[in-house]
Amino acid sequence: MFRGNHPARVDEKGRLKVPAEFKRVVDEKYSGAQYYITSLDGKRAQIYPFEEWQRIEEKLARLSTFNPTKKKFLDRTNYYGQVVEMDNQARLLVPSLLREAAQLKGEVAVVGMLTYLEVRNLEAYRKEIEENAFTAEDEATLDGLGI
Amino acid sequence: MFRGNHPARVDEKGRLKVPAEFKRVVDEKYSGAQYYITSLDGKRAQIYPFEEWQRIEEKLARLSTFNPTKKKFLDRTNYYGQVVEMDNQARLLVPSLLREAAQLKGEVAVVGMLTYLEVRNLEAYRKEIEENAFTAEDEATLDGLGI
DNA sequence: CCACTTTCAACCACTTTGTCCCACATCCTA
DNA sequence: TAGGATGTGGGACAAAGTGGTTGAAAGTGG
Repeated sequence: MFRGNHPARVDEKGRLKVPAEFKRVVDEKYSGAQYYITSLDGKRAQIYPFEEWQRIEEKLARLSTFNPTKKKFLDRTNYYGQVVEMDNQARLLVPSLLREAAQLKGEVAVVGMLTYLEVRNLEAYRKEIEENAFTAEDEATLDGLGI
Repeated sequence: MFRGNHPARVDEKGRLKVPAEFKRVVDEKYSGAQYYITSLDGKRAQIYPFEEWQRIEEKLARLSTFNPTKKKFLDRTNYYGQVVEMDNQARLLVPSLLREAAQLKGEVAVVGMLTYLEVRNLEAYRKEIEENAFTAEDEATLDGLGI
């Protein structure tokens, strides 16, 4: 499982170094070196080990082609998405459309979301945390879920 | 399977360069170098490896000649449709009717839809994504479906 | 049915891009 | 402080992408 926040850099060529900690998880948990990198909101990249992405595809496949939410989801993930491979230095190429939309150059945060990773612009992430406090309402919701 | 978005260009002659990644999939998964290129909505081109298109044809053939949806479907796909071949540079000619209707010149997005490809005007696609954000409501819908 | 025109597919050659790999820098641990 | 692990940069070369020319075929009109 991917957990926590590890700073990393996206270099001039658009390559993201996957922090060693996450690399280790990948090596022991997933077979291939393939990833699906995409974004739903255009503000953060999502990196799925390919097997995890396929799991999502399978669930989607059960929905009708004409389900509007599915269409919207696919339109968006397809726009930013690409299958990528890791090089020997544990780097992977972030598609340029996504790099621009989510402002992923230089310092970024690579965040573990249990089954996938997220890559975010550090500044934007910090701001969101500051301006978007966890409310009593949110706590109540978690409480309701027994967490 | 075709996945993700690989930007490409349609040149002055109306030739679309199929991105290398998709070319690779075609080479290993499909026998012929033939494609059926068409469009249902006139806003985006669909490119089917010929074998995939035949699969659709067979399903259609089973329907009555008088099935109104079948007629409509064929009317539309026939309007834009053509069988095309790839040249040695992995390019294929987009029929001019379709090029004009879907504004396919210059920068386009070639998008993998698993069994076929879609070609869209990049600018129009970008706008659609930007103006059509994924809402909390949409997320709730997916959540409800267990995705 | 022939001759002229136009179109288009195939090929060639050049340019650009991206991938892979090497080597160095930095950090952390022992 | 030494040595391994992690992270960074950049260059070389192969792959991908582009544009243009030519010859054959299809289309058109007389």
